[in-house]
Amino acid sequence: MLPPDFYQSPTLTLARSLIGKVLVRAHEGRQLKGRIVEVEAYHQDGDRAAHSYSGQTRRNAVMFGPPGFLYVYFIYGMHYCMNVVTEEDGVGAAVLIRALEPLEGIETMRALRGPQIKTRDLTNGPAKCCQAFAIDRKADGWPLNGSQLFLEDSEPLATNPIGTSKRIGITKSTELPWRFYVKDNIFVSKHPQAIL
DNA sequence: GCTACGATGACCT
DNA sequence: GGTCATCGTAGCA
Repeated sequence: MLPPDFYQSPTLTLARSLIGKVLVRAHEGRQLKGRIVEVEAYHQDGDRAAHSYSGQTRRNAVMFGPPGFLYVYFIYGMHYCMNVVTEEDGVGAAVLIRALEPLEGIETMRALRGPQIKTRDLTNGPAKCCQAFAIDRKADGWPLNGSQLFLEDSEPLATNPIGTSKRIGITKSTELPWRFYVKDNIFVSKHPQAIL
């Protein structure tokens, strides 16, 4: 199966539309907020880097469920990463949240990440986002419009257009231009060659 | 049952 | 630039 069309796939459209949205986490009586500034798309069709590429398992089951839910997985023996499920029931696809711009609850994020962590290092990476937002295995399957986690409507990006590049940290299907980020935003995790 | 490895991050030079 | 901590998962026997 070939990868889906770049401009018509719901997953790729949603990946781009998530850029600039504000993620809100209610944690122990406080609100944590961060603007999404970097994401990557993963899809069962033609994307050998996707966890869903080889079919449904217990770990990736949420990816194959309905859209609008959180898929959280454990990686490298110590980190969690969070994704937004993007396609209809039965299709395994999701968007990885790779970086956030901290907006509110920064001291709580620092308490979760480490007291000496600089603000710009709190959430500039997928596992950092999970740690700063207190997201772990328990959040696998959470709705994205629930009481503990939701997306807030936000102003469209005034300046800073969206950049596109290859994805980071994978060894398969590396050619797919499925990473999206806010150009010139200091909270973006890394800066590979821009494509568009 | 066994084993290789990964959608990472922290720390070092 | 490089090293490595650490373990769940998937694939295979």
